[in-house]
Amino acid sequence: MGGRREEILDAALAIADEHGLDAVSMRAVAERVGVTPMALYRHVSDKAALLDGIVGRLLAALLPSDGDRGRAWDERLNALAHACRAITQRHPWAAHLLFSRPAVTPDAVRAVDVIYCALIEAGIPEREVPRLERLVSTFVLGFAASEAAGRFNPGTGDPRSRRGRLPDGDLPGHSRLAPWLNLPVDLDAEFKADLDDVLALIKAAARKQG
Amino acid sequence: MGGRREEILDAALAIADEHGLDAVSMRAVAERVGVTPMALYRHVSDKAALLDGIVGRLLAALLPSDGDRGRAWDERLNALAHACRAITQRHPWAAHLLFSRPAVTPDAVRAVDVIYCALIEAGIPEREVPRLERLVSTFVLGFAASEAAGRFNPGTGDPRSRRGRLPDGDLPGHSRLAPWLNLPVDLDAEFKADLDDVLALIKAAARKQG
DNA sequence: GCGTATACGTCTACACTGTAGACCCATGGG
DNA sequence: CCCATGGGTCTACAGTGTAGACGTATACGC
Repeated sequence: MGGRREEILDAALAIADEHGLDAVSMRAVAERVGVTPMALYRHVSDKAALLDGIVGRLLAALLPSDGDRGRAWDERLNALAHACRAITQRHPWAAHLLFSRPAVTPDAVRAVDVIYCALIEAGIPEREVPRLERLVSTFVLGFAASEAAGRFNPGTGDPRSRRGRLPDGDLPGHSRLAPWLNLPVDLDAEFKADLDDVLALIKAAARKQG
Repeated sequence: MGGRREEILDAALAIADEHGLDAVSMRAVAERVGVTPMALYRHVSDKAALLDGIVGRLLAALLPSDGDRGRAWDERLNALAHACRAITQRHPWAAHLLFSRPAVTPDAVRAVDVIYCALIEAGIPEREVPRLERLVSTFVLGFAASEAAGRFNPGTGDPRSRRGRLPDGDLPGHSRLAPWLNLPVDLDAEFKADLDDVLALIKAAARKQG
């Protein structure tokens, strides 16, 4: 009955969603499961392992794009990217975990494979496929992490992130763009536009040496 | 005499370089400065503020590309990107800090401005400049963070990151690319190639609506 | 000169963290 | 019957960030 492990991961995930990642302590998880903190260690070797477990959960949710098998390669990449962002929107605390944890669970490898196949189908020379896979996954994860951490919304969230109003004389770019700055950004549209650009990049790479 | 604050940041940075970010505790920093833990709070409001302070230090090191003022826009972007990666190579623990901390110190804003100016000079329509700035900074930071966290070198570092050798039947992409996988990646060359592709993306965006 | 305010430092204490180690008990198999 | 094994509990330890009270030395107004 390994169901206890799943129950633990459920609890950890719920706590993270409700009170943030910092609130995920062994004691908190244990209390939620209705058990003593030390009991967790019978099912999870470490706290690190516990965190690995929950990123595993999230990665599993990334895959089930099973209906997409017939679609074109660029649509499949788009779907995967949007799935990834959907996850980090639902679980903002998870973004930086996806980055730091090497995350070589079977599901993660499967996700990478989806990208590999798409790139091959796009006509990328095989030698270049791994590099471009890293490029697009880096961008998608980076976007997701930036959004989750509030890097795209300076001024929102942390109060210390109010721009220090330094003399605009030092900032030719900012003063030139003043009309467009400070108006709200539509991150949905931006992510879509960025993905379009990245897909165009891929197509260009395929043309260069196909 | 605000020199004490700098001394504290120096100590914190040294500890992080020598023993990793987790070793940066208030007590450790205090001991290195030769003072009681609580004395730090006279110069630094929080541990969070202390971390903000050291990312400020790193960002300051990002800027002094003062000799590049005459160069072409793409060379300036390249220089900035390489400077960023150089920092996270020297201080791998800092990569994810650069991501998560909104980091709206004056120096950070100045760095953004450098990118703004380069994009304007590249002929990007002003409306699109902020988006593309976020795109390139996201990619550069993402690459740096991935490299620092070992995401690009599965198998190295954490022992748990040995791929789970799951049946290759499920992984058409991997088995197709087998010859190219598992041979060492030259991340210097990869970063250069990626930047070339991103710059090409920018040039394409400039052409589309210049 | 004196008195006082302010900057800096120390000490103690508190609530928390992850987790090692010993102990306990119920279940199931020889 | 006995014992091993899986799961749970309790205690304890070293370490974390930091609030609050206390001390002291320097600088400044009178």
